[in-house]
Amino acid sequence: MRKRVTIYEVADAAGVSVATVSRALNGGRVAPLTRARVLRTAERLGFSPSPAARVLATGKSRAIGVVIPDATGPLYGRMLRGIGLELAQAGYTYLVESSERDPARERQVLRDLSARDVEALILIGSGLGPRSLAAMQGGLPSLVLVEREGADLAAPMITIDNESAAERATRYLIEHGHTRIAHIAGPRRAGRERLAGWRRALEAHGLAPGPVANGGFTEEGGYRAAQALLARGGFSAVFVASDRMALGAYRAVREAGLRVGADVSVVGFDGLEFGTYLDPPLATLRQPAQQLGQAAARAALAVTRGERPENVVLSCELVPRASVLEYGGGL
Amino acid sequence: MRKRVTIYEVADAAGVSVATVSRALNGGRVAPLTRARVLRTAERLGFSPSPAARVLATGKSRAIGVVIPDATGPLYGRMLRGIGLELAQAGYTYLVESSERDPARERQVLRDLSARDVEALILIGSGLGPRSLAAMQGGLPSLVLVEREGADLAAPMITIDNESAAERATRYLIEHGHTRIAHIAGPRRAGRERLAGWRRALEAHGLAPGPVANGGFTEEGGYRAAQALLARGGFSAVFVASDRMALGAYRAVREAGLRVGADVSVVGFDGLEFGTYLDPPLATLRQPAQQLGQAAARAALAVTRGERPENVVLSCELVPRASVLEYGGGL
DNA sequence: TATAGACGTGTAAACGCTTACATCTGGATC
DNA sequence: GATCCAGATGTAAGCGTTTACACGTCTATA
Repeated sequence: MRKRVTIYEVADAAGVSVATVSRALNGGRVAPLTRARVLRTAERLGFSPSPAARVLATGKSRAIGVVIPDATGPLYGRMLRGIGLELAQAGYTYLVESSERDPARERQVLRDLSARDVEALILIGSGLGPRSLAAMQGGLPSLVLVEREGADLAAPMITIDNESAAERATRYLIEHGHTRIAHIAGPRRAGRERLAGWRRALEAHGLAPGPVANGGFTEEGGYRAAQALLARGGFSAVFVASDRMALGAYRAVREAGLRVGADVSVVGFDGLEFGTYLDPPLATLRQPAQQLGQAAARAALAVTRGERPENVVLSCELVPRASVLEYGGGL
Repeated sequence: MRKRVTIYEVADAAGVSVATVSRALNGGRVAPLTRARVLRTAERLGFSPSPAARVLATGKSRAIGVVIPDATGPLYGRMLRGIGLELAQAGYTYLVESSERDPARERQVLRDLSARDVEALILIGSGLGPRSLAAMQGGLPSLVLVEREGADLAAPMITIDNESAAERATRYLIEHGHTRIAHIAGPRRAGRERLAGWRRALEAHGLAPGPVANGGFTEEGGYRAAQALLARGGFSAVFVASDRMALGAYRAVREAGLRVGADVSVVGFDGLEFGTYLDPPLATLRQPAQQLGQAAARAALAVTRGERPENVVLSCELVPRASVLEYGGGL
């Protein structure tokens, strides 16, 4: 372990007191010449202040905790990048922990993180419900919620505009001549809002809602839901509430002897990479993952300053692809 | 900010001195009854020791720094999970930073991380070369290198057995009757070793090496390399040194009016998720990402204990898929 | 019965910063 | 020329732990 250069050695070498060194380093009032000399000395000695000592003295750890549901989720990497970039600018870092979608583990992770001197906690995606959170909240640092339920938690929420995005997706299908549009839905708030957007688009165009099936946001669920819908028929396009479910739907369509695009148009949600490689490539709504992260980080920083930041709602971008074709009178 | 319960309050409440509380908490010698009373009191008051104070007093931060090349890379999430799981068991956490494949930024990130009291640094994937690292090493905590060059750096290295894996991949093609096998190669150590494995497999079966083209580990590079190979011809199968390049190769094959599998068998490397969704699904060698992470974490922990851990070499698993078919006399 | 450990506990000094307060200097003001 | 005040610097008290050392108290041994 490399030996630490302390502020005392810098003070000695520069011929001033430690207080002056500290002030020179942190922008306190110091005579310009003294400051220059101190900085030069610090540089020469390779001084870098001990974060631990600083935390102890100031009570500010300059660290934010982040909880994600799943370390391998493709969107979380982008969110973390957004968080990291934004925090770095303010001289903050973050600690990530993954709940692996296990409530017990999430509780553990929350406790763990708050025992580690983080100034705020960013909670991403689904996990413990608002009630469990509220119960723990006393022992936790301030929260920032990203795409997560928690209306009455008095915590800033960063979300995407699921309803508008879903409406846009559905409108995209309508613009391609489809009038009978089914929906494969997902659970929780995100699922409900996407369903609402689908419905709103149809109403706005005077169309009757097509059949709906629930897919639980999993590939297998999407497969089953699509099978159920195909068995009933009565639609030429389907808006699927997640790309992962759309994957299952592709399989069901193929197994039914039909072709995605030509026979059934499909639009997904999330904008995951694999959609590009499907045959045909999957039209979808891209989540602004990195921006979500940035917004969350900004909110977290505001919270540490004692502010009460606004909620943020970001919108998704439509990615048109060949899984949606002009309605040709099939089905 | 929640008020801290300090060790003094616990000591008072339990009627002992702070030294005893500390010992009771950390497994020093304390009378069993006293220990029980202290623990109960601590629990009741919701005491949790200040990490900063602890770090300051002990000089151990219980944190490891991790540098990855790219926050959104699909393998890194898995590695981080492995690292996190392993470290958590030892009561450690980690700080991640991404270099975004920019040398200047990587230097910055290294400095930043080492200024943050990490006890060791795990460097994942390509980045600063051994010489630049060696130059900085004086100012850095001990390193652990994962899939990265750095022979003479006196740091434990965690790698995969690229050569054996590449040999396995090539053998897989040979087992399917292919005798003229091309290679799309990548740069750096990983690229060289995979090339060597390909060559070794061919030699072992008395086959002449087919044509080789370089793809730079990018999709576009893979595309170009495949185009070049197809222009020359003379092979019925190709071992591509990364899935990402294989993606480009697929495109080139398709544009040449051929079919992957039927006309040209392809096997990739890495085991990325999207390979499943290609048409046909891409046979590949799966990297043991999570295990790499675990091994790296174990090595890092050993290093903090002053040990000098062994290098670790992990092997990849062949994932057979339909991009490789029995040689049928085509091409 | 004296005595050497062994064991349990307490006292106080670090660890490396920040910062309130005190001190000193040198004009500016009357 | 005395008085103030502002600006620069120093002194020292925390921040919340760990831990070396000192100090009893017992029990086992001679």
